This record gives sequence, C-alpha cells and structure tokens, in this order.
Amino acid sequence: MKGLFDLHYDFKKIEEKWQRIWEENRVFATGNDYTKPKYYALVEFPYPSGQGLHVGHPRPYTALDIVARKRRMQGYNVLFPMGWDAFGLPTENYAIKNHIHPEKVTKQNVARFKSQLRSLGLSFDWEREVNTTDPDYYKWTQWIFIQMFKKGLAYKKEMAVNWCTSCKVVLANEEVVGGVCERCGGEVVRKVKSQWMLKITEYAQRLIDDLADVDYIDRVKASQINWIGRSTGAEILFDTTFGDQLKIYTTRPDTLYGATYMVISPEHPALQTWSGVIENMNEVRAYQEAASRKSDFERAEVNKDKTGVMLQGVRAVNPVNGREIPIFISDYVLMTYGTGAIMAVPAHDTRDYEFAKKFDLAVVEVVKGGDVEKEAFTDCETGVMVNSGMLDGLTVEEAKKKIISWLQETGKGEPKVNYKLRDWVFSRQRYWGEPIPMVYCDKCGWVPLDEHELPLRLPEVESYEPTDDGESPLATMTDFVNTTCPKCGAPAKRETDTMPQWAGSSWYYLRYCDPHNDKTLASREALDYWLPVDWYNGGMEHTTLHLLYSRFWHKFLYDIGVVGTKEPYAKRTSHGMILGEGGIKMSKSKGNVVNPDDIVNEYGADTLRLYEMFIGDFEKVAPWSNSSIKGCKRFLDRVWGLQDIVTDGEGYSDRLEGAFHKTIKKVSEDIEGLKFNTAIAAMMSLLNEISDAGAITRGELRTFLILLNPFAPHITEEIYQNVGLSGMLHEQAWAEYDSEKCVDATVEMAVQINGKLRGRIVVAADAGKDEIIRLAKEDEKIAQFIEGKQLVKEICVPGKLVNFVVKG
RNA sequence: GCCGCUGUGGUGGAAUCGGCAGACACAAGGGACUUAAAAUCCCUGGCUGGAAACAGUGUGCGGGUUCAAGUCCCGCCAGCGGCACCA
Repeated sequence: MKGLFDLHYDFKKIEEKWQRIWEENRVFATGNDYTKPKYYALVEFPYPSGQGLHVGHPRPYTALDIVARKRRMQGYNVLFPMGWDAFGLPTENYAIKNHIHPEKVTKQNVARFKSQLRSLGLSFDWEREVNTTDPDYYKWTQWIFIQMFKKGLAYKKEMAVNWCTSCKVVLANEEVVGGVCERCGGEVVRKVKSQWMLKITEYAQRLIDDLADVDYIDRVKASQINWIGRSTGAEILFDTTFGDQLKIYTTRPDTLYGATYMVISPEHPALQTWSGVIENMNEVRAYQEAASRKSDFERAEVNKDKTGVMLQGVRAVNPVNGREIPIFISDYVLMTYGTGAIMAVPAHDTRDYEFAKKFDLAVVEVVKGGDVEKEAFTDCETGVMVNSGMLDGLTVEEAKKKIISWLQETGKGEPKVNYKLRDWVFSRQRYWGEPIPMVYCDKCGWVPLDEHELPLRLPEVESYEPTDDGESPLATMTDFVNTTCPKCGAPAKRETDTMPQWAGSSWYYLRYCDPHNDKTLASREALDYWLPVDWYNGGMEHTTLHLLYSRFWHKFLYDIGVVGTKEPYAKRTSHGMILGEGGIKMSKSKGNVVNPDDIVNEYGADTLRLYEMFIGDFEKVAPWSNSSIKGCKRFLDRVWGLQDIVTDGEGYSDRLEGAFHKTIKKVSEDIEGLKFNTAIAAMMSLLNEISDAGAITRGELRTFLILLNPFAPHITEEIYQNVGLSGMLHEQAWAEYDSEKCVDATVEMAVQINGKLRGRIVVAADAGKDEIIRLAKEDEKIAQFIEGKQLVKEICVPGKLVNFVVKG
C-alpha cells in the first residue's frame, strides 16, 4: 500500500529532463524588447580554477537565480548572465609546471565549470557568456586602457615591486603572505621597476560622494570609505637653515606650537639637495640603504622599535614661533603619503611620542586634558589649547580654523585633503594577461596602438616563465617586441608587461548588455536600456579592489560619454562564506572540502539549492552540515507526495486560505530582503499545515509550486506538469496575496501580570481594547491573580498581549 | 591601534516599531510499521524542581530606562573578518 508521503522522487531523471527542455526552448534567453521593464541581476563571474566548482559558489548564484526567476514571473525582461574571469596566476603556474598552453587549461576548466553550473539548474543566459581571455573581449579592455592613456589617467612610474629572491620573480601583493613568497617561502624584497599606473586617486572624492546615490549594504559602503581614507588637515611650509623650505602634511595643524622636531622619509628628495651640508651623510646613507633593503612587511611591522637618524647641519624653523628644531630621517614616515615629511608633535601623537622618548626629545603639551608625562594625548573632542600663543584657550576645532587662516594669510600653509588610496599599479610581469597596447618610441615616447589594430593578441611563446631579471616572458619574443612607432614609423619596442587580473572584471557587466558587438564594447542603446545593474551580489573580499576598480572605470567611461549612468550598480549585497563542518574553513589539507557534484548526485540540484538557501542568514558565514541537508531533501520528498492528495478545484479551501495568503506575502517579501532561509521555513510550515489538512486543491498546489519554483525549479516544474496544469510553470505569473486575508478571524493573546505570562485568551481579531481587557479579567486564572490587589495599570496591545500591573 | 560584524537550546538558526524567546530544521530519546534494518509516520524535549498541574529561572557579563528588553542606553568580556607607522 502506498502511504501519503512515502515517495522518493527520481531527481536525476527529472532534473536532466527539465534542464534539457529549458535549453532546447531557449527559455532563459534574454529578451530584446526594450519597451518592457528591465531587470539586470548580476553575480560575480568566477575564476575557472582547476579545482572545479566549490560548494560556496552556488550560494550567491542560487540567491540571484531566485531573484531572476521571480522577476521573470513578475513580467520583467531579465538579464541574468554568466562568464569567466579567466586570466590569472593559478592557470599560468599550472601551465608553467605542466608545459601546457594556459589557453588550453582555461578551456578545460571553463568546460568543467559550465557543466557543473548547468547541473544546478541556474537560469543564466548562456548565449551572452563572456570570457576575459577571448581576444574579442580583451580588445575592449585594451581599448579602455588606451582611452585612459589619452586622458592622462594611465602613466608610467618607477615603483617598488615585490621581488622573490629565490624564484627571481616579481610577485603580486596577494602572493606575498607573511612577508615571504607564497609559493616557495623565499625572502621577498622590494625592487624598483617601471610600472604602468592608473590614476584612481583622481576619482577618490567622487567614489566617496556617489555612494550616497546607491543602495549598497552598509558594511560595503563603510569599507570603501575606509579604504579611500579621506583626511582633512593642512600643508605647512617650514623654513630650513639650508635656505629652502620643507613642506609637511598634518591633520592636526592646531598642535603646531607643540612641534619639537621633524621627520622625513628616508627616500625624501631633500636629502639629495642637502647632501653638501649634512655632516653625518655616511650615517644617513647607511640608514637609507638599510631601509631600502627591508621588505614592505618588515617596514610595516607596527610593534617594532622606532629607528632614525638626526641630520647634522640642517635644521628647520617652526613658522609659528621661530624656534629651530632638529630634522630626523625615519622609516615610519612614508614617502607615498602626504609630502613624505611630518612635523612631530610628541605630546599629541602616539608614534611621535614613542620616537621622542627613544631619542630623548622635548615633549611640549599644547592641548590640555591628558597626562603627557605618561602618554600622548590624542583626543580632539575635549582638549583646550595651552602653550600656544594666539590659540590659547580655544578648543581643538576652533584652533584648527584659526591656525589655518593664519597660515593662509602669512603664505606659510593652506588647507589640504589627503587620501590613503594610491594609484593602481597596472603592470604585471606575466604572460597570462591582456597585453598592454603601448609602444615605446625613442622620439615619441609612449604611443598607443591605433585602435583598429586591436586586439593586440598574446603571442605564442615557448616558455611561460618570467625571465631571470623579472621581465614578462613576452620580453624574450623579439618578433613581438620589435615593431614600428604608430606615430612616426621609426623602429620602436612594444610594452611587454600585461594587465592585472582586475582589468577584465572592471567592465564585464557592460559587455553582457551586448556581448557580440564588434563595433563598440556595447551599443549605447543596449547600455541605456540595461544600466545600471539592478542587483549585484558578490563577496566581501572584492569590496575594496574589484568593486572600487569597476566603479572607477565606469565613472571614466561616463566622463568620456560611453555610458549614461554615473554608477554601474544600483544595489550591492554580499553573501557569507560557506565553511566546513564544525565551522572550520574548507581546505584541501584539512580534507573537509565538499564537492557540489557529490551533493547533486546524492540529493539532486533542487536539494542543494534549497539547502544553501536554508543554511542560515545569507549575509553571514555558515557551516556546512551533511545531516542538515537531509531535512531539505525530506521536504522536497513531501512536496512530491502532495500529488497523492491533490483534489479538483482551482480555488482555496476554507481551512488553508489564510495560510496561503500569509505564505505568499512572507515568501515574496523575504526574497527581496535576502531572507531566503525564513522564506523556506514559511513554505515548510505551510506544508505542515497542508499535511494536517490531508488534502490540497489543484489551485492551492499551483500557488505552492509558484512560490517554490525559484528555489527548486526542477521538481516544481515536474509536479506542475504531472497534475495537468496548463503551460509551463516558469511562464506563470508570480502569486498575489490579499492583505485582508492574511489576518485570522480570531487571535490568541498573552495575558501578563506584572510582565509575567499568566494566561492566554482567544479574542476576535477586530476586538477593541476595552473588550479585550474585559475578557482577560474574566479569565479564571487571571482573576485569581488580580483578586484582592490594587490594579495600577492596564496595558493592552491588540493582537499581542495584555499586561496588568498590580500592587499588594 | 582603527573600522566592521557576531555572541540565543546538544547543533544550524527564528523573533517588523521594545510586546508570548527558541519559528523552521538537524541531531537525540520514546513509540508505530518491519522477520530485521533502512525509509516513513506519530510523540517528547531550554534549564532546575515536580508524577503532574505548576513554580522558579533563562538570549556573553555588570548596570540603567520601561508596565514590558534578545531588541534601546551606559560600561565591560570573548570571538570573527578587514585595514594597519596614512602624520
């Protein structure tokens, strides 16, 4: 005999069947009807690594797949594309090791990823697939670079790079872990090379300001603002005894009277200027030498002792009181921020304090409120100025204003805004990246290729390894390197560095709008229709690099008239990582990696999708659990069993009508609010109610399937067909609810005495306060508690509770 | 040090504006079905006491506001992520 819910459904057959039907009917191909309302849902395209899909990938993909499927049912023209961010080091390293062309490796990896993604039933429009390593794609990456060069935003500069002394190779910052080479563990030092740079700093203020116009989750906005690191202060000129001037930047111009010495970076150019008068130049040179040998990691170690050398023969003059003060060089002052020189105010800066204590320098208190005998007093809120001449008695804020206007009047300084954000180092001495389309001509300097010569393809090379002196493998290709100047025709040499991995991903969302266009990166018509991306979800780890870089490129493209919106993404959300069982990060070495293929084989794609959405708060990390996933499979088995109890009838039954309206509301709202877990819980509750009722009408089942379809698209489509409903499920309109029907006729209310739960009453939903209180007092138990006592207060929140405050 | 997040049963996690803490699931225990197991179905469950009704207690810790606090305020503690000598 067949029980009600004891069927296990054949997910393998069903999932393959529907994936085939969707593909053959081009069900998820994006519509080109620009008169329809549009919705652009975007997930970050993956790097197709050799390991295949990780169980973390489906979490964001499923989430936005749910949104995309719901939007289609709501009548939108939906763009939900996918592609490959395929340039990058792991592929290149694999190619070096195994002597296989990275293009071939990429092709294999993409094929694997694609079949894995297909098996999950994600509704991507594969006709719009893009690949950053495709010359038809990177042609436009190169084109954008050339536009930036033409506008002066791309320039070449001598830069320190990370150099692995053992691999003899330039490393990206990400490859330097804990100060050593990620691959071989060798020592990493800084080496100066000429690098292409992009002037993202020119957009720093706009990248902050325009965050006001977009709907990003707060933590994303906060870390971008933090990363850009805007600070306001002043630049101040100090005369020197040499006869020139030294410019410093400070955020605390109010403490100028407390500046008792100065510090400049070991790389500061003034040292060259003063070399004739510095008496201890040997000592200075030795310090410079030592600093340059140090890795960035060593130099940045916070807790290390401050070191430095006092310059003999040159001193500075504090402009506000004419006092001569010593100048030091120390590596705690960075050449890359501000002016590479500071005024040191030990009384009110912890680093200066530490330095002053070590070198026994004067500490002059100029802001009262702390104890500068013990530690630096850095509070700007409460302090009052002392020992500061014209500033005495003012608050810190007042003093800042006053000293800045004094500096401006006397020509000794001016207000200044600084950013921590640095220009983007855009060169990599690597093979597997977009070639930089530039030529160096002895006469003309750096000249971009003619645009009609794009794409500049990656040439075939024999070895992908960088050369011994850290040049890209392209540097050994004389056929590639030797060319003629696009401007004057003289013999010239090509740039042999390639672009970083972040290049191709900085504009890919634009290409999806019109991926096969060979005239422009995308037609203006398509861009105007689809932009901005309505909802972009991606990892927090991309907040300060990819997300910021792509906003920067978009703003540039806006400035030159390629796109019509200031911002690329209207909304940005971020998912939490999926950890291994027990909350430990999944890793090969720990052997706790879950392969999505195994889960799909054992439970089916619908169960995997459902579980990844049910696992917890979408925005937080969640530990994988092999037993919890069974609950989701069980749920789908029970949904499958609904076919056994379906009855004729297209309307709602009296018993379930309210529950259905409530669930439609809950699921609809929860999807918008990233609360996929509670949306599923609501559907589970509804199923429990249906089970108790023992029957479901075909109309009710139809509604249930519509709600569940975005989460579990295969099984719902199959049941829909099995019970003889017309058309295909994904074509149906999203379910509507009636707010009035979400309210029950009667409600159970809690009755409290002095805030403690003492009883319950059932009242009509529309009962008034007086009536509720009357009914509560009539309750036997409550009456006992009130009897003989003084009723001080009666609180009634209709629909929730009653609270009697009694005394005595 | 700075920025952000988190702390709720055995576990994952729920809980609009302050309004019945623990929804929904997992695991566990008991029962039904079965020759048996699996699967499925039913029941129980924060903790303490009690056979039970019930009472007390309970959301990292200490205070406070309120008729009412997981939620708001003040002060701590612990953990996670990111940045880090940015003047």
